[in-house]
Amino acid sequence: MIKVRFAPSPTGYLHIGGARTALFNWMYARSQNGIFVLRIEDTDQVRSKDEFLQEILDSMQWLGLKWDEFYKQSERFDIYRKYAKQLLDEGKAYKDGEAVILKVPQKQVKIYDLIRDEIDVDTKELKDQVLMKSDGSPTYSFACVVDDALMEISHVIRGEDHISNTPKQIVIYEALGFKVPKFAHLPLILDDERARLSKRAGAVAVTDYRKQGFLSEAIVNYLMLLGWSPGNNQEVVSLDSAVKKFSIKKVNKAGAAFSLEKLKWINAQYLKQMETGRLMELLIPFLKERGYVDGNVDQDRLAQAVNLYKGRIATLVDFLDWADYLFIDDVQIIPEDREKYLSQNFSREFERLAERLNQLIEYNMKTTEEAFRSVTEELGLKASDLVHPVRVALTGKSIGPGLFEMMSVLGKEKTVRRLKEAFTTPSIRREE
RNA sequence: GACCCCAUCGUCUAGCCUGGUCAGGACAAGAGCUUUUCAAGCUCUCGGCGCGGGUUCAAAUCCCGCUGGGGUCGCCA
Repeated sequence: MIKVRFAPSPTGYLHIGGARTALFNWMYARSQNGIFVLRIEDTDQVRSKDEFLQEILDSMQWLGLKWDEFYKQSERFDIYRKYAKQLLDEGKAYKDGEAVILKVPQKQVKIYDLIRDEIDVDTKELKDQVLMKSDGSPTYSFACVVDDALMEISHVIRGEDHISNTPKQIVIYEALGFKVPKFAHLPLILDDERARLSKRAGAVAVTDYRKQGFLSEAIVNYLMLLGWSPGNNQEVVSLDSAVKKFSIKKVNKAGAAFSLEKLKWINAQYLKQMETGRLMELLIPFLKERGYVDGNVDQDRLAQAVNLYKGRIATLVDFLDWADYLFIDDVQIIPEDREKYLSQNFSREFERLAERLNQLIEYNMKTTEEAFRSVTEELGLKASDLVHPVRVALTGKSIGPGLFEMMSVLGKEKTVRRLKEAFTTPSIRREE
């Protein structure tokens, strides 16, 4: 029976590297019909915080990585104490004050690693290992080994940074008479400078990406591509189909640099394919937080707005930024765009267009375009002469979807008002 | 520094195990198309097997060395 575990320490938020480790463990378990254990390594009572634990559980769930078994090391101190005593009684460990220290025998140890094959290490490089600290709590390696053995973990899948403490742990397994599991050390996720990903490189917590409007599917998809490939030149892959193809042996050995650009691209792919209704649900909390909508959301209008931008946003937050003009009363015009498109006074043309639009009985994409074209023709202008200034006046931006689609979603009343007010003092704020 | 791991376009990777198909794809970049804008879409282009030795008829692929990068050296996890 295959059994794996993800063992985060609640001393910080779940970060992107941890999430990838969890994901590979989870995929391996699912692909082998095995069991996925979540074990909280909270032996450091000072640094462990409940807030972080909650956040880790929340992020795991958000990512869709459900666990089959759950443990907390802080509830298992008696067990570690028992095994420490056993080693003491057997003379394999000794005391230094209150601490219990393992005598490390000199020998060659072999790590069997699914990704890197065999790794040989001479334990003469190792000092005797502290198992129980003076304060009565177990060290990481000791608790880890005892738990992995007792929980019958068959494969320890973790970051490459753990390779060097694997020999120490093997020595502990052997002292305890436990079966040594197989290992798989994943390549590390690196930053732009090819150093270990750290806070300095920007967002590193899963929560941060969530707040920035990334989808869990996209994050999971991107993370699985770091060090592994589903083959057939596929990149946008669902977790389900990835599980079917997953092989731990096909995981790369070299570290992989994290690319925010590519994550954004994948996120955009998911956003494009997403059903409008679901996208609306995801967007509503963001819209509320920014005060763009209140309790009762106009579903039809929101659906129109979402469809307008669905194909061109990379994150949920992008939607708020691009479509803000649909939700607020006063458009904020980007200064450079005002300079470029509204420095010429179009008040006469805008007024005429506003009047024409205001007379429309049916106000939609088609009728606004007809009205627009007839006005420009009467004025002896090309449509494009007025398209850009109007777009800026209505949305505050020089780029966006088709003008008439936007006018239609914006609605007659706001469109007309913004056209009429475009050349009046922008500092005057109005009540709706 | 010691020990360990690693090495294909700028980045993520396929190919390596079981040597022989112009080293394939994606992101980014550049060019063009579309056009009412582009941050969307489509098309094209640019760009890589770190170096040196072997083995072989033949090496990205196997072996050795070098160089380079990373990780670990806590009573943190």
